Amino acid sequence: MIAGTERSPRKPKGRGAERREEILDAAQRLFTERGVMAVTTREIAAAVGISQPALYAHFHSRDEILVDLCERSFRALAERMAALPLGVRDRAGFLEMCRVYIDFGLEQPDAYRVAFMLEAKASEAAQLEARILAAGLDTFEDFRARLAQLVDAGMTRSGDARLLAQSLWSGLHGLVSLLLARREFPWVDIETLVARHLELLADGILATDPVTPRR
Amino acid sequence: MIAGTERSPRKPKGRGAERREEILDAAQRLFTERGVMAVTTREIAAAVGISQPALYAHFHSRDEILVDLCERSFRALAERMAALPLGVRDRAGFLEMCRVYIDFGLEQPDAYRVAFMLEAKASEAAQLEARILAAGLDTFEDFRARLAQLVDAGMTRSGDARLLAQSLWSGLHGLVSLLLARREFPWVDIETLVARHLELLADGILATDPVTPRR
DNA sequence: CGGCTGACTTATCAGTGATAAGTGATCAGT
DNA sequence: ACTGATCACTTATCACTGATAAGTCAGCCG
Repeated sequence: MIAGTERSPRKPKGRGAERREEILDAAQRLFTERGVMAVTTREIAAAVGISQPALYAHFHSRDEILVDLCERSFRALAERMAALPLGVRDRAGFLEMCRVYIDFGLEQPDAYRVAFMLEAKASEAAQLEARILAAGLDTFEDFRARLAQLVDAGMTRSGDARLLAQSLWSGLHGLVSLLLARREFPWVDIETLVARHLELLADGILATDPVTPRR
Repeated sequence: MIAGTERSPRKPKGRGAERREEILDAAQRLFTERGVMAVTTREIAAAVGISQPALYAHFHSRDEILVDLCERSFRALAERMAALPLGVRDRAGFLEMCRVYIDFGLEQPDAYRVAFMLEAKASEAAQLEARILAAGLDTFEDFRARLAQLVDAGMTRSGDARLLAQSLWSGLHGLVSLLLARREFPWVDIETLVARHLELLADGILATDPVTPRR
């Protein structure tokens, strides 16, 4: 498979930390194409143009690549959330925040799967899982803070922003993860389902709010 | 089940189809103890007391064991649902149905994980995934039928039972799967979270219903 | 008896994630 | 300019995985 003749023209594409990013890019692309479980370290290495053991100079294990991608995904979601205006305290703002979450999951299914639907393999899972948890906590905190604004504005049925955030997160995650995991399920029109689901969550979380009437 | 009680020092513990059930039992127990991904076919075989290749006389692949367990899990959930009274058309009945789902997931996390959070490995995934889908469809249909009763009684905000069922299922699955996948997350008190989440879903799905006032 | 069947065995496969040991380019220090 | 250390990389190899092939042996039927 290896043509020895073209050994020399190998050009050091990325040195040091750049190579790490290269590997992560290739891994994410392969995971997207063929599924997280189906991609081997040899394939990832080949995609980058290096040998398989070379991966272990940059990552301690295959799972660590996954965890890094997980953190990446959470960061991407957090950035999308951060792009939202902060002070919105009406139903429309609530729906928009939810929509960002759902869209992120549906548009980047592989990233979402890696972030939320990853099963730790074993062994040193403790340490890696802790990193996943920490990454998720940051994103969740942003989420909670935004809900707290609605709570402070007296717009919610419950006064516990943490409780509300966890419940809402569950509601959003449920839809995204089911849509991703059971793509072949006879779903109703997805746009309709998403819209109605968000209305459901809004109805369940927000108090009746004549200021922002439902259309 | 009707296992040959003759425990001769040698092999014939279970004959024919009984051996298949034995394998499934052992697999489920091991998956529970150490996680689905961490258990090997050799361990399963050892737990049953046969050699590893002997498994392949009963199952075409390791994944097929998983799919069988998946169908089993769906059947267990369906049985729990079937144990509920059929004609209930109030908020309490709605909550009870949801509670059955949540309790099933939390009490049998391994079964739930196998049923809903399984990632197909590759290759002939198509055929196996189809079986998973079919098993899930049956259970979903029961779910939908019960919601349809509430729709017929005019108790719901939307008239589309299928849409409501998919949305509600998402809401329930989201909570269960997150609780299972992120056990170390700083959840609020779980009983409180579950109770409030169900109220949220009820508020979002059921129309205001003076007959069954919220406490 | 002799042959058949089927659940089982041992032996073995290719492929996996991971480790060990060695190669060669780069570069600071003398 | 010569070191010698460092670093990213290589090849060779590990233990182990899921899966297959071929042979073994009990029990049954003619």
